[in-house]
Amino acid sequence: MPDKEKNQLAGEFPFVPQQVRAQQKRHALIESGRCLFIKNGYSQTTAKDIAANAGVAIGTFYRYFSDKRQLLRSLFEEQLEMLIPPEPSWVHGDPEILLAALLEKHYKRLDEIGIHRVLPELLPKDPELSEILIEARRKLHSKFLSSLRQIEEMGLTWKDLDLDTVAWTVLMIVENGPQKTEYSDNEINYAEIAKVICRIVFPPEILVRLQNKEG
Amino acid sequence: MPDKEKNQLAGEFPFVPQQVRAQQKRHALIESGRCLFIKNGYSQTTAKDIAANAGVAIGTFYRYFSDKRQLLRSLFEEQLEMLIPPEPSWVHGDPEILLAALLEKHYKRLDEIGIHRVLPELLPKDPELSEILIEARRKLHSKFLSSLRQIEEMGLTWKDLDLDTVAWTVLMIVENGPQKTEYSDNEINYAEIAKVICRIVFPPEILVRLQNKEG
Amino acid sequence: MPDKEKNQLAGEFPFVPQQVRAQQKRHALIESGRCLFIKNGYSQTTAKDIAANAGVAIGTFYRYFSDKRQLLRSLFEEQLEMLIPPEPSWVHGDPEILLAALLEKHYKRLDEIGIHRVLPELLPKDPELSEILIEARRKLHSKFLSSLRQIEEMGLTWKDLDLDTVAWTVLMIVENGPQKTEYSDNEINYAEIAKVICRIVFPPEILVRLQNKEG
Amino acid sequence: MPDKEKNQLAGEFPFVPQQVRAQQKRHALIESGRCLFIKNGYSQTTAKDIAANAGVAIGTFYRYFSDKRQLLRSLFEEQLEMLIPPEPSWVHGDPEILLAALLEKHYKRLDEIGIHRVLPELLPKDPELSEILIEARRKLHSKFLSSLRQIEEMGLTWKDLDLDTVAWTVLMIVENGPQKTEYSDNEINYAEIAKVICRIVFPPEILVRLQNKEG
DNA sequence: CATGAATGAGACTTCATTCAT
DNA sequence: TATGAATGAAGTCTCATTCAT
Repeated sequence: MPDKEKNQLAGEFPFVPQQVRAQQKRHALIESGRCLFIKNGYSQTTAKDIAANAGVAIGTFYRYFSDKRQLLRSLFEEQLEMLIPPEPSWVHGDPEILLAALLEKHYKRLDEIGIHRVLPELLPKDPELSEILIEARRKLHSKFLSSLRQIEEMGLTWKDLDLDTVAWTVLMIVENGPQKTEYSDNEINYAEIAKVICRIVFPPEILVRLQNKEG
Repeated sequence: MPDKEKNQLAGEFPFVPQQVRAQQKRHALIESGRCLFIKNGYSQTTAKDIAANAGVAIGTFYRYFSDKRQLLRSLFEEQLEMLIPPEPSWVHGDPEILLAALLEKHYKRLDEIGIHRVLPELLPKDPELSEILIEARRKLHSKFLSSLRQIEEMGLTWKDLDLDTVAWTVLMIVENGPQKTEYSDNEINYAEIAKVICRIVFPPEILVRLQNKEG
Repeated sequence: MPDKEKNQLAGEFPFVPQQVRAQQKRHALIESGRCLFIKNGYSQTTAKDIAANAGVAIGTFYRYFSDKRQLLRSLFEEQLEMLIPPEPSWVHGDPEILLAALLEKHYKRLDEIGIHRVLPELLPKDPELSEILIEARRKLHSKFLSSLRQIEEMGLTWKDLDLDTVAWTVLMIVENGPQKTEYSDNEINYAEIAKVICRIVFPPEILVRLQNKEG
Repeated sequence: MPDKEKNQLAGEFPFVPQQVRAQQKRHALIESGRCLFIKNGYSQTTAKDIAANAGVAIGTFYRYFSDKRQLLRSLFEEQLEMLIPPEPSWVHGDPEILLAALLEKHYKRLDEIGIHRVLPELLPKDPELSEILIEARRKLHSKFLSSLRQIEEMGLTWKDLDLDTVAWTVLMIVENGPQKTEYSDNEINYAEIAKVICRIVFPPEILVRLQNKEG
């Protein structure tokens, strides 16, 4: 079941150090776990499944991970930053266009990775994970908020909206978008969502100005 | 464990019908399930836990439900409509105030019931349940959309936003609000959220007009 | 669920004494047990099934029988003699015809009653029952043997066969016949079996004599 | 619990292949099942019993068998042919002696194996098994019948008996013998049974001829 | 007496984890 | 180091039996 590499060139030295192999195996396991968690859910997936799917024996699984949960944590650590929506730069181009592009990229990436789908199942089971996630969210919110504050100081935002709430709303949209596209029969339209977000952030006349400046 | 009723009318006939007791027990089980699902997650909760928590034997659980999943379904059927956000009436009062009140009521109710928290865990496991939920969401989206179309015809909405997307955005906010309050250290502020929603729906001058008309 | 009798003539006195009713219920239960045991096997049949099939509540079952096994014993006690093959009278008519008639009657009766089919399942579980059965068989064997001895003294049997073994063989045929008819595609033929039995018991010339005497 | 082999050849390589051990454990389970089924009956025996009796944990049982029934099937597949009575060769020696020897060997083997005792309990529960058995019986009957037909053509059988019924009768005796020895207090006497069978098959004068020819 | 809800022991089965090879 | 057989705790579910109504 092992032995799939090391036959690429003739005469090869024992050039692939064991740590690399080990890392590869570890990775194969994580990847296998990711697929199965997404496909069948976390608790529906057994350690044996993960090992089999990675092409190793169950014993090997336990050599690399203390248990299923730890594999999951590793999965997260590896990919957490992929989950984090990028912070938009509001003033270096047409915000609507920038946002639409960012949204599309982010949603697509989330869908590729897919782990966000198992999160809800896990939070009650794993307070530590939960902690990590909440922390990540809090940071994200701070970053959003401070970037909004910057453009507020430039007088670009609505005067009558609470920026904290604006940041929260935008995050809500950005985070939950891809899971909740079954509402309408229409395809999700990134440009339209971008418009809505811009409306929450900028008064229309400001937006026009920004669009003209850079367009 | 038994003995909780039989004090309804004077005379004390042997009249407490069996069905009443049975229904009460069934209810105790559902309630017990609800609590434990919310507290520990669905797959973390065993049938035995639910029975014990309801103060009955495991056999009793299986008298009323074929299994854990069926209990969950019953729970849903009983409370699905409680989960559905109410449809706001946009033009019979200050929309911001109306919305804030609705939001507060809805969020509080969701938090009391709490099942929405297990939903994401369940959807991959129970396609039937998933179906029900998606359907409910679709209907809700339609209702929102058509109510927005009405006020659009009255010329009250932004001309440049796609109403379908607006409806989607509002639902996103309304549905996910209570779960995601860990972002900021501030308390969730219904009035501010209401303002943001109103901004997405109404141009400011329209909103002012609506507020003055009824205020 | 009860109340099915006592409406036969007008003005009727409370004339059906309880014991009769009780006996009827008891009987209904035994009968119900018999059917279900035969259809589904003993251990496949639950006390609840038996009660339901008899149209009474499970509590009633336990009023009449201490448990399933006791019901079975009662069933046996009631019907044991029906299971016992009749002892043929060898010399009062054509033995082949007499035997064929007896066999047919016996096999048919066994099939109607049907309990012989659950016996094998029960013997390991219920040594007491087992005891009863072995005893019944032993008696039957004795009866057969002594009846064979009588005709032996009249010089009607083979001289070179051990009568004990002859009796054993005949019982083997008589007892197992109806269960083992799947061997051949042909219908079971009582007359032919009777002939075989007669061949074991009587030398042909004796048989002819007996047939002529009475025919 | 482990350690029972590894002494086959000198040198003691780490050469006992896992499959051998596994097969041994599988066998231990089957054997354990056989004993318990015979002693306590099929439905009285639990998977746990079987595992414990084989000296392994319950999980090990389920590694080798999907459930109790499957173990039983394996047991059958392994030993079905042992259950099948051998076909006698009627004319190559004194039939009585040959038969007595065959009967003794067959009965003893049946008693050693013992599974025939659980058969009757199983047939109603397991139609598939039932099918296998009926088929085996039908084949056996055919074989018997055709061997009888052969000696019939040689003029060695009774003219007035139906060979189909003769075959059926012989099988009845051969199959049920060992279970039903409780009839009489005497030991079962193979020679006497053989005599009875011969009487059903051969007219006495033919038998004498056969005995003299080869004796 | 009849009822059937309630009980809980115990059977069945899965799976995370260990450990000898 | 890799393997996978073995383990047994823990969950699911059934059913004989009791007992309040």
